[in-house]
Amino acid sequence: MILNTQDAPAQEEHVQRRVAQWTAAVKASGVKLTHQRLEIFRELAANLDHPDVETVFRAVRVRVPTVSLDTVYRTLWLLHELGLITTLGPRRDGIRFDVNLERHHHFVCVRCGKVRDFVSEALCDLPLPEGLSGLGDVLDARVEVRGVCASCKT
Amino acid sequence: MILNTQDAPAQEEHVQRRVAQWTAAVKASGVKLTHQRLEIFRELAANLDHPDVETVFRAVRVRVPTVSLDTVYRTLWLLHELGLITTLGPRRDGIRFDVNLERHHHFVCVRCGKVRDFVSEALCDLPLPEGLSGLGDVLDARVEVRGVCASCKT
DNA sequence: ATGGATGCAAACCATTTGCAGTGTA
DNA sequence: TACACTGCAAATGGTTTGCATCCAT
Repeated sequence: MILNTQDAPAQEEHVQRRVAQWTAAVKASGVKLTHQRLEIFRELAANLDHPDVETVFRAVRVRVPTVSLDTVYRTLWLLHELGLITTLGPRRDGIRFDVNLERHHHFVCVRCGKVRDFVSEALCDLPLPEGLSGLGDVLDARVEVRGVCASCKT
Repeated sequence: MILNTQDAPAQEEHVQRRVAQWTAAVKASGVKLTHQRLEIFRELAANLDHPDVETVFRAVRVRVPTVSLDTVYRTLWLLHELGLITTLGPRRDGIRFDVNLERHHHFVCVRCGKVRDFVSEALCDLPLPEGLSGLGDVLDARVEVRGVCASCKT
């Protein structure tokens, strides 16, 4: 198992590459590349965590004190629309509960947010890597399949 | 692969069992069993989807017109605290973005909500069941390991 | 020059909380 | 009867939007 803790030079290279990729994609899609956006890209690319908007905002504000929270929101959703970043979990509209405590998995529709359960022999006992216990005590593991559901395809 | 579409009698039995289990657990933990709670239990147990609070609220209100939204919230969190239901995805405080588009997996701390990435040879190519394509077009699959992270253990 | 992007403030919406009245144990 | 629970309404906090101004192209 490999965690996302790489050495500094490799990190820096990754950051450069991501920023370059995003910059190119933004230009290609015909939207403007403002210096606020560039700074947000830099901050995001360097962040291997899974930051929320507030976190990115605070970090960017250090170098661009006038940046506003809504610009950060708009920029992140822009990258998301271009397929350059994803969000964690199903679409955020409200908290969703799961009544089923048995081992099962989820098919999440990235368009409408619906979640369907499925179970599978093959996925019953996932081979979790050894090193995982270094991160903490494992309670449970599920597969999250992301895709477009049948009714959204039409 | 088996979906959660069972025949009606089996369903009804499941619902009964869940309500009975929750009722017992609630009594055992010393909290009161009000008729609002009981109706919410019934509604939830019958719902194999992954309802949000509003959905449960609207359904319960048909039979208990005076029920309030915050009671539904409080009841669902009660069940959650007792470990009888779970929530989807990481804790919902804000939207979280994921910059890494390569195939990777998540360790989610159920206590603090932090998410760490990990990759694994063994989990690289998950054996997704055939029947899954019936649910929709699969884009991507990740393992979501839930647990308590190292710093929350202390 | 011009249309998209920004920043501000206000709107919005899901969720939580304080409190007085109510019902369970 | 006592104390937890409910319902109401108000507060909260994250997210979005309208609009005048600004800036990348």
